[in-house]
Amino acid sequence: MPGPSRAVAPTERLRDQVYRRMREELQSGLLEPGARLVELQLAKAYGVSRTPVREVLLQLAREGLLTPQERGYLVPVDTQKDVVDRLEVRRLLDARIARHAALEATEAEIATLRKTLERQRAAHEAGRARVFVERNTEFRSALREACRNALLRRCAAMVDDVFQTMRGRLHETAANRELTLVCDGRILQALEQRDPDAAEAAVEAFIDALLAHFEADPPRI
Amino acid sequence: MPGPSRAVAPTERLRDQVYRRMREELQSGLLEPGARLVELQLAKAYGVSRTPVREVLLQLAREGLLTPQERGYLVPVDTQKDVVDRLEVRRLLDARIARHAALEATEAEIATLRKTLERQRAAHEAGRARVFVERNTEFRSALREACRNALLRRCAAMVDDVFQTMRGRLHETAANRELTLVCDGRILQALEQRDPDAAEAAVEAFIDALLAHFEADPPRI
DNA sequence: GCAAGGCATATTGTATACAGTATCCCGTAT
DNA sequence: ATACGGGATACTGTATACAATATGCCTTGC
Repeated sequence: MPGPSRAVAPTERLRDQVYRRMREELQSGLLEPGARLVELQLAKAYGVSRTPVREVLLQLAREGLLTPQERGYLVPVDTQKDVVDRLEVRRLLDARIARHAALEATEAEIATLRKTLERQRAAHEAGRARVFVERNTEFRSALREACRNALLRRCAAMVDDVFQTMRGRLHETAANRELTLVCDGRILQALEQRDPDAAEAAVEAFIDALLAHFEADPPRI
Repeated sequence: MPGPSRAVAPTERLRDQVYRRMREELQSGLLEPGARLVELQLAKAYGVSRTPVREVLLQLAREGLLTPQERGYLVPVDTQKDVVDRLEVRRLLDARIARHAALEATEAEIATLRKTLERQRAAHEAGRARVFVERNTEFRSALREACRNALLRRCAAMVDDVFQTMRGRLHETAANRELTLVCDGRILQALEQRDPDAAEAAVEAFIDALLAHFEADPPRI
């Protein structure tokens, strides 16, 4: 009886490896905003041919994580307005996602969210900012999965992606991690109570808090 | 003094030509839902090598216009739920776009919208369904351009893309064209009056009408 | 010294070659 | 007849070769 899927990946595609690595490097700032990306340089750096690199660049540009140029791509430089614009879209989409999740999540999905939130809390209390961000990303991903509208999920995922770099910087400070944790707790609570209005409100309150934070203390861009 | 951009494209990239052509064929139904897409077949059909085809397939899959498989891609088959889900997202995003446009559109942009709407009307009165859809797409694109939130624009564009096939079928009947025309008129009117609430309401009313239409008369999928 | 033109170079776009792997069909054995 | 095995085939993933083009530097002329 063959399993529903192979136990181990039959060597992950180079394209996917490069994709993950570039995502990480974009997020960590190793690829600096404003930097110009050249296919052959990246290919040599990653030890692969231009082909997978090229496909990844195309994809990242399509996702808004790179800025396409006449010739090649740039790592985008975010303006203050970009930040606020993203928060506006997140407020719109994530609130709806939360509403769906409150109505549609299975008990198993809620249990997973609970567990992920617990891990987030553990990372926070251990002061491990990097791990916290990872767990938070997992939480958000799990929340999306609990929504049954595929297109909404895709849009929210796209927005989440472009937000990822910022998320790293935001959670460097313990106070911001605390804020995220409390808000995620409220969202989860709303799901547990199957209260869509509360879920939506929790997300909106969270984003509003972030907006207030950014206005009070504009991040160095 | 060199112009801001070259007058003519220095031979459009094959990738872009293939992209446009596949978009058209997906929209027109020439590439039938459920069909399996094979790189070499498409390459031969378009008279190019696998390279540009491959890149286009990757891109279309990323945009949700193709369904990625273990091996290759499928033209997606829409379910009734897909249709309703899309309308939900459009209701959310387009309403916000319209709000922005009411507040942020330049007079020139509003003038363009007026002109495009007039062309739409002309196509409708001439009974040219295909042209109507084209003009309608232009109208919607112009409306998005009047919004200054780049991420919101991108999300809305993505949703619009996956809606495109349906748009063709929807506007085959004169009654539906009439509905679209009236609603677009209301949206434009709201922009002219710089009334964001009215703009938002106009979009929502339009989508609600579409939803009611679909529930009364589920399209053959 | 500065401008214009041309050549070397860097970089992308496209085609093709090659390798690995899943898939399908057919033959054979029970 | 059916199930199993094996080999041909079809297709994708990756590398590389080749062509076209923009870019920048250097030279030369004024």
